[in-house]
Parts: sequence; C-alpha cells; structure tokens
Amino acid sequence: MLKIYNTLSRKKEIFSPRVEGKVGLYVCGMTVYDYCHVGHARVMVVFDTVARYFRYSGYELCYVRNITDIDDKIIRRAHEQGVSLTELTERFIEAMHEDERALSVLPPDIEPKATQSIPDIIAMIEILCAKDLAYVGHNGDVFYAVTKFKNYGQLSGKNLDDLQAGERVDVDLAKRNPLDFVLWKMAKENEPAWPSPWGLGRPGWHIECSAMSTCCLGNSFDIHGGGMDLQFPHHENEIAQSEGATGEKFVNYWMHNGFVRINEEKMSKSLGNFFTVREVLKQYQPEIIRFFILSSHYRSPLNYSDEQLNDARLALTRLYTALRGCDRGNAEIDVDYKARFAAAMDDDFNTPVALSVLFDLARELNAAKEAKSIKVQELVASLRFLGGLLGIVQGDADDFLKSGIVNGEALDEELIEQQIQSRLAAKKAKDWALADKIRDDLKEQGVILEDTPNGLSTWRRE
RNA sequence: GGCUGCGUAGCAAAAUGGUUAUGCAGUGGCCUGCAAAGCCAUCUACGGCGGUUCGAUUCCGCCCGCAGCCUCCA
Repeated sequence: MLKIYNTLSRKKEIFSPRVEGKVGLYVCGMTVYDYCHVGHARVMVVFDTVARYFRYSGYELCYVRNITDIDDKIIRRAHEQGVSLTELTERFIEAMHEDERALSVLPPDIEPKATQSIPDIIAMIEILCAKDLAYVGHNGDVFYAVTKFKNYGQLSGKNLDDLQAGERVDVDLAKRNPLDFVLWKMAKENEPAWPSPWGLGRPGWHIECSAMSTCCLGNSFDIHGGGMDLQFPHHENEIAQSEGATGEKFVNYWMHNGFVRINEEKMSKSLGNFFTVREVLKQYQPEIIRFFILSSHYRSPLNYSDEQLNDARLALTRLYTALRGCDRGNAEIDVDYKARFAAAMDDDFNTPVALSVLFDLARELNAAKEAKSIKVQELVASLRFLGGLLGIVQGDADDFLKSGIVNGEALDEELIEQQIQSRLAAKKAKDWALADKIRDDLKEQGVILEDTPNGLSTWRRE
C-alpha cells in the first residue's frame, strides 16, 4: 500500500487515486533561460523515479511537466544575448532534454509550454474576473484578489495577517493588497505579447500552471509536485486560481522535494552557487549523479560535494562489480527482494532504503558467485530489474567500471591491455618484482588490476 | 518577527517505543605469490535538559544549533 507525504496535511497518507488504477501527476518544470543545475536535476530524477514506480505498481499514469517559456528573466536574457525569445528558449529546452537523457530521465507524457497555452490561460483569467476574484489594477495589469479566496495559505501554513506583517517587498501601488499577484501583465515596448480582453500582454507566472495542469489532467487531479521553494507563493497561488475558477478541489496530494545544498546553503540561481548538470557530467558519469540524488530521501536536503559524488561512484562500483561477468538469463525475480524493495518505495518513495535492498542483493550475489550457486542468475536478474525501477545499473558492468573520467587524462585501453600481458608474462616467470611494478605503475595512473582465478587479469578505473 | 523542517556513529544516509539498516572508511580473519575484488566477523550513534512509559534515538515539552519559506528561484 503506497503512502505519500502530503504537504497539505503534513502527514504521510495512504495514496488513493481519484479514479481506480489511474494517476494524474503534474510537476512544475523549468523556466528555460539557462542550463539545468543540479537542483533541477533533482526534481527531474525524483519525479521520474516516482513515475517509474507508479507504472511498475500497475497504475495508468499521465505525467505532465510544463515548460515556462515566457517570463521576465527569459525576456531579459534574450535581450542581453540579442536573440529572439524562441531562439533562446528552444536552445535551453534542447539542452534540458539532453541533460534528461543523460540522467536516464524518461520524458513526461505531456510537456506543455506556456506560450502554447495562452487561450486556456486567458479563459481562466476571464472566469476569475467574472467571479470577482480578479480585478484590473490602475496600470492595466490583472491581479488576483487574495483576500477573496477563503483558504489562502492552507498549503504553506501561512495566514494573510502573518504574511502582511512580514511583508518585505516594494508595494506595487496598482494592487489593492500587496499580496495580490499578477495574472496578466501588460506589455511594455518591445516585449513579446498576446492579445487579450485586457490588451496586449503576457501571462503571470502562476496562472500558466493552473491552466496547463487543469487542461491536461482535469479540474481535479491526484498529485502535484515541485521543489520546496514553490510551495509558497507559487503553489498556494495555483490553488487559489484553480479552485477559484473551477470551484472544485484542485489537487489531492502535494509533493515537494528538498533542496540541493552547497556548504549547508541552498543551491540557487540567485545565490550563484550552482553547478550545471553539464558541468558535473564532465567529471562524473551521469549514473553517478542519478545515484547521488536517489541516495537521500527526496524530502531531505541533499548536500552537493565532491566527497558525496565520490561516495556515489564507489557505491555504484560495488553494484557493478557484483554484476560483472554475469548474465541474467531468463531467471525470475526473487520475490523476497522484490517485496522488500516495494515496501521501501511504498513508504513515501524511500529510495535510500530501496538502494539498501540492492546492496543486500549484491552481497548475496557475490557470495553466490563464489559458491557457484544456481541462484546467481536469479540474483542478477533481480538486481538488474529492481535497479531499473530506479533508473540505475542498466549498463554494461565493464563499461561503467572501465570508464572512470575522474581525472580527465584517461590511460588508453590498448596500452593497459599491453601492460597486463607484460605482467602476466612476468607472473609466469615468477618475476614478482616486475609484476608488482607494472601493477603499481598502472595504479598510479588510476587503473586497478584484479587477478582472476583463471590466471588472467581484469581491470577497472579507480 | 511569523510559518515549516532538520540535528543519528569518522563521513554519507534510513528505519524504529525494547531486536542487523545500507554505502564509504577502520579493525581482525578467509582467499591471493603479494595485492585488488569478494566473503565472514567486528569497533565507532542517536544535540542538551526534563516529562510520559516497565522501557525512548523513536512520543510530549523546553532549550541550543542548522536550514528553508515569507521576494524571482526546483
């Protein structure tokens, strides 16, 4: 039985879909004006893992993740770079898809763009105006009147009085209440704009998600996810907009993932302390990043450091070492491991525990290999299968073990093979000093030799 | 200031009212020409103070420390 921590209730709740066997999942995606950083990677990997697990559990899933391709920052960046809006956004959408593929993130079922949802957005704003939940300010912008929505603040546990007390942003005089937020923004000169009943302009940030999610998944759907920082005000505003417009319960379960941190501080664009996915990929294999992300629970903070990435690499090395030279055949999946794995994932997607099951499997597999037990294939099949649910250990073991890219200058494989042959000859001649020297020299260059029982040697990169 | 959440062994990271997490590192053993890998065994814990309880790392309260949101942010 799957349990999900619901931000709305701040409790783990038994997941019960609106429609038996079906799940609608909406996740707030990227604003595409720059490359994805590790924080974005976390959202992608976390919800990809959630999506994979829903499908494995037999649900018919519709996974929607939007792209914000119109926004102040995008406009500014396009101006700075002297390119058109779409030139900029298309470039970063492609870059995002590249990063996703690298991280084994499967594409969502629907990936709506804000600029392609303008009619839906306008229609929703019109309803909000008609219901007197929105108004046109002095400057022509359309605002949502926060005080008119009775449950405002329920998701983030805030109330309007507290929010006003803590108000620390410049008051926009066009608003009736400083907490009101913009639904439609009038265009300034040279800004991309769409016609609307209120004039040429563009949508505010929050309304696009309300429009796209309800259009793709219905007025009511099961799960809405995103980073912790979106809880307030973004998701709070989405609820106000959607429920205000439709009169129906917007979302049943809200899932928020924790931040990636650097030195105990949130990784973010504004702090400038971020690493892009493509930067990190120069130093670590993509699977290492994915493992690193899954090694902590999705709601916990995740500290980014070379030490942590190296730990992830060593951990994956252990799993691949167990799989090395093994074939899964047509073996069945071990039911006990499968049950333990499912129990972990059913508990609010507890990937650290799910991973620990994989390590227990690896240990038994190693022992089975040594004992030449008939269980080997079953254990291999199980490790591959359960790893696959997390999007890891699907590659060839030797490919992973031999392709360390830690120090850039990788020693040529042919050269390594030559050295190994020389060493085998030295071993045959019982010239241990020479054999050891060759091995030590290779070790210096990050190549570790491992002699096998059949008198040969295999190798891997450190 | 208001509202969240967190504080676990050398590091990372889970669960749990009484019993093994797991990975890396350490120690002892097996294996090996010696290693590496692997296997077996093993040492390091639950921020502080009170309370509830037969029993608390786990529940409650207070304190200390850290992070996040309250402004664009995944």
